[in-house]
Amino acid sequence: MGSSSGSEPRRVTIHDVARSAGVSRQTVSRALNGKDEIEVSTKQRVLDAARELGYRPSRFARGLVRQDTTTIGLVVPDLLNPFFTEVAAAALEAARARGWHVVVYDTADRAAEEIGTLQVIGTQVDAVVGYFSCSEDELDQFTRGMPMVLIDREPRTARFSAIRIDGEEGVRAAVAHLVGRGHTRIGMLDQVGRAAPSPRREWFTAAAAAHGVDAGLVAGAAQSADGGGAGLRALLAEHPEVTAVFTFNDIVAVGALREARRLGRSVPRDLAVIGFDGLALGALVEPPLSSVALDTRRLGALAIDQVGRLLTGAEPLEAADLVVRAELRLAGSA
Amino acid sequence: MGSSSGSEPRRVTIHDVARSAGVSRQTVSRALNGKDEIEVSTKQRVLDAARELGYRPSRFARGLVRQDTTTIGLVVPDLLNPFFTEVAAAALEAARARGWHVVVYDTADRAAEEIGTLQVIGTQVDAVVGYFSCSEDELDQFTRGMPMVLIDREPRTARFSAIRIDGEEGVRAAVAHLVGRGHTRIGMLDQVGRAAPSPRREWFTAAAAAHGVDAGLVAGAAQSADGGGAGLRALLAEHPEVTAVFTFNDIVAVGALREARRLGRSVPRDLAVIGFDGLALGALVEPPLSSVALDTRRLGALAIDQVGRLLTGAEPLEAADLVVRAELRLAGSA
DNA sequence: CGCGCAGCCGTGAACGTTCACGGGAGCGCT
DNA sequence: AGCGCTCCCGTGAACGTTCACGGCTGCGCG
Repeated sequence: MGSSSGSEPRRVTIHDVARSAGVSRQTVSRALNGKDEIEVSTKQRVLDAARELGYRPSRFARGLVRQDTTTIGLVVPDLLNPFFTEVAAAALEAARARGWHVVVYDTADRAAEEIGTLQVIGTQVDAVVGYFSCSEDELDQFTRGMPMVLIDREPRTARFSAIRIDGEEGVRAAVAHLVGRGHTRIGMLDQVGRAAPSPRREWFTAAAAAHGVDAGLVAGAAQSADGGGAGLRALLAEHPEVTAVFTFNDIVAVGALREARRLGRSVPRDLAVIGFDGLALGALVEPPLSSVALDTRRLGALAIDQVGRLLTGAEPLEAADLVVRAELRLAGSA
Repeated sequence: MGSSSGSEPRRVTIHDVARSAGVSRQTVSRALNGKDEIEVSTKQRVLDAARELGYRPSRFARGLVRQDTTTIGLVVPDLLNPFFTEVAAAALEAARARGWHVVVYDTADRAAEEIGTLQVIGTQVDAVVGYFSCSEDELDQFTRGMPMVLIDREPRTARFSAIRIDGEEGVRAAVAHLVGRGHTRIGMLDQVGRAAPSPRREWFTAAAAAHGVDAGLVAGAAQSADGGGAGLRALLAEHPEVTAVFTFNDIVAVGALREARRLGRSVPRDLAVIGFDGLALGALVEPPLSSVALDTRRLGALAIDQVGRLLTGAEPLEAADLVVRAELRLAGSA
């Protein structure tokens, strides 16, 4: 019962078209791929036959014989986070410029999803670029010999290439700016749930130390606006003296901004806020968000460029060139 | 001259692994794919040999013989617009649940890119879902017989399936709400640059007429926050009496919100704003954005579901089921 | 002893396309 | 007439993998 109609309807192949048009496979191939060495009338006849039969070439058969289609996998923790969206958009654009295809995977910020993803991805793409939090061993195990470019992560081995995000100077400038405005109690909303302290935290700590202010006013925050709000609440509960806050990223900062408003704290008068990432979103909120800004466009393009070099066997970029530096961009919030 | 090392290093095939391990192709295949009918020690030997040689199976050869890997193409006008990002994320998730792969293409909101995209996509995916503005003829010409699901577009022929966005009721509720608050001069910021008036504009016109208010207070706006700002400025310049505005989408609304602030108009006291889409972004701005909200998650899932049915030959969903209804969600801005 | 069976492995074939090559028809020229 | 060239077109082979089948061993059992 039901509606599926009996035996599988065998795929329409190039043979069928050839037979229908009364020519050979090769002639069909010529017609379809726009080669010459074919008469116009013949070409038209083949094209008509192909349309008639609803023929579409098998990408597998084609890919098998010509090695020219490359597909790269892009893995992001959360597409709904605008930062990753910006990076993805940049990567997409860079890939399109090279005629490559990009399949996107969202790991929902869970390490388990990462290896699950790698498992299926491993056999479906020619190279991988993206964000990973799982161990290098796991990473290697499921990508065996595939070119890989990690973003915002320092690999221990030469097995992986990586794009480094360097915010040291930018964060120092941010802290300097806050200190210059008279702030001495500067808090931070750091990423929560990671084992090691984040590099951004370390940059903050170093910068605070350099300016002689306390670097211990830290609370954790989940990677979301709500997380930022909750984080700010927690931070202020524990350290009411805080007058300025640096956040792990802009999403968290925007949440903090909103929470400050709810708490009746005027920004930047009662509380200065500086985020990290420099998202376009920052210009939409009130007051506009100051941020240690990253060139996401360059980040995505760089990743694609490097993965391309690994793929084609060209000279890969040096680690020194694989860096995206963040710089302070001031707006109304600090 | 340069660094590329002479002749192409022939690909490592299953034969090489077989020879190296002293077994047959089939045994290698068994080992790699985790089938049984193979001795443990043999399996290990094969696995070692494979790793040793850096072997990775060809997805083309594999795909050719087993028909089980399906890839669908997702085409969006602008990944940086959070609305499309939300849809994309939902589609990605739905596809992953089925074990399908999704390659994403960004057409940069240009019709020329659309057919360029279709051209390359046509031979690389099994089905397409997405947003298109080009003609159905062009659409058909480059997708010839491929299952297609169009989003937010009413196809004239049965060649295409489509997900309809129905905001009629939601927009009517929005206008009703504004009228109930005493607004009689309600403007709209419509999409600009399209030939025909947008359905959202028509819903607005009908709703305004139903409530006996002028529906002619309309200005165009580009699809961005800046566009929304400029649009509001233009609208108020021409119709200073406007006290409320409905926008084509939330991005435009957020831009209008910002512009209102700059113009010294307090929202919602001096100017009420209601957007369309119901983005998460709306909750981040001040005041929070009222919006005729769409369930983007359902939208993406629905599209994938339908394309899956077309692909597998299952009973496709009726047009009546392929609808996402928008409903008014009130917040602070109106 | 012979038979059957389970466990392990190998051999052709097939998937659908493009590439390299070869061949026939038609035409112009010597 | 004969040669050569251009224009079309077709034939085997190859791409790298899995599937279907068949074969060989060794063991248990009647």
